[in-house]
Amino acid sequence: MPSETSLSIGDLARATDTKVETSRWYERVGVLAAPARTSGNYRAYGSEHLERLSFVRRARDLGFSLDQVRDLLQLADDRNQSCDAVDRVAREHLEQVERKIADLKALRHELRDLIGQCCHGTVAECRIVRALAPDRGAA
Amino acid sequence: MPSETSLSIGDLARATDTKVETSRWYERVGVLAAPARTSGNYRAYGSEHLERLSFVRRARDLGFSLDQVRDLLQLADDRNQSCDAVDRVAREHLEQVERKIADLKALRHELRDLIGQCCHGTVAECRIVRALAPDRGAA
DNA sequence: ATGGACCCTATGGCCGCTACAGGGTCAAGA
DNA sequence: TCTTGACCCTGTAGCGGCCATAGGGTCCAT
Repeated sequence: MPSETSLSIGDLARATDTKVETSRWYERVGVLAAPARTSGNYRAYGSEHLERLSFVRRARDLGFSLDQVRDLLQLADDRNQSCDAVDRVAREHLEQVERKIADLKALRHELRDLIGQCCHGTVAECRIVRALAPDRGAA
Repeated sequence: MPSETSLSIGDLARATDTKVETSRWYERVGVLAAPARTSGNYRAYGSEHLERLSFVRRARDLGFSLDQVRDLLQLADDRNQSCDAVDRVAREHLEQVERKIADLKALRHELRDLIGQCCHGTVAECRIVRALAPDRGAA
């Protein structure tokens, strides 16, 4: 009984805070199913698309890659299986995030060192410039 | 008096731990000057290129964008000017890094919450999946 | 009938490379 | 001298994840 809401791509965009082009892109790369078309060839989305796109956006906001999102969607569709696989994807992503944080902290440390050495003279004697050119390096 | 070392692009690559294609790319986008050519049209780099490329690589390792690297190079070349401008570029970058760290920490927090809720049942009742689909949301 | 808001497809751009394909060059060994 | 193989050249396409055009078509209100 399709008393379904029919949403244009613009409606969908507003409802999910997504650009119109992004929905089309998601359709192309297979994270959002191609919807029915109107007689004028407009995309006509139903509530299932709205849910789907919201899911995708939320996952993207959480930093999951589109590949991971595809995995999560597939997993989420198989309602009877154990959610351990979902948990695994999330944990894997958490690990990536943690690695990135660690990397950035190391970076921050180096940058702070660098900046701390700047004595505000001329470039010729600038420690930052020297530190970047490794032969006249840290010596 | 050019008793200069003449390096092939491969030599340069080995010396700076850079891919051959990357040097060519840097030349295209103007962070590495086009070197002289041999009779066989091979690139012949001098020590100035080696220094330059090392600088670029080090700056990139520190997460500076190519635009920022271009700025730094230009600043580093004008040896008489105050190095405040260099300092500014570095500080700006440090701020970007700090913002990114903060964002990733917030993300980590959300992910940890999410994962903590997984009760290892079936997908149908998986909290992670529910949290991602915002209508049946956190309620 | 007309205007303007919307929609369509196709294509190119962003960043910072990387990886081909399809050639040319060069030095060492047989 | 010829051949092999390592190197080099240019040009183009691809990655992820979209965003922004160009050049059209559609729909609805006036």
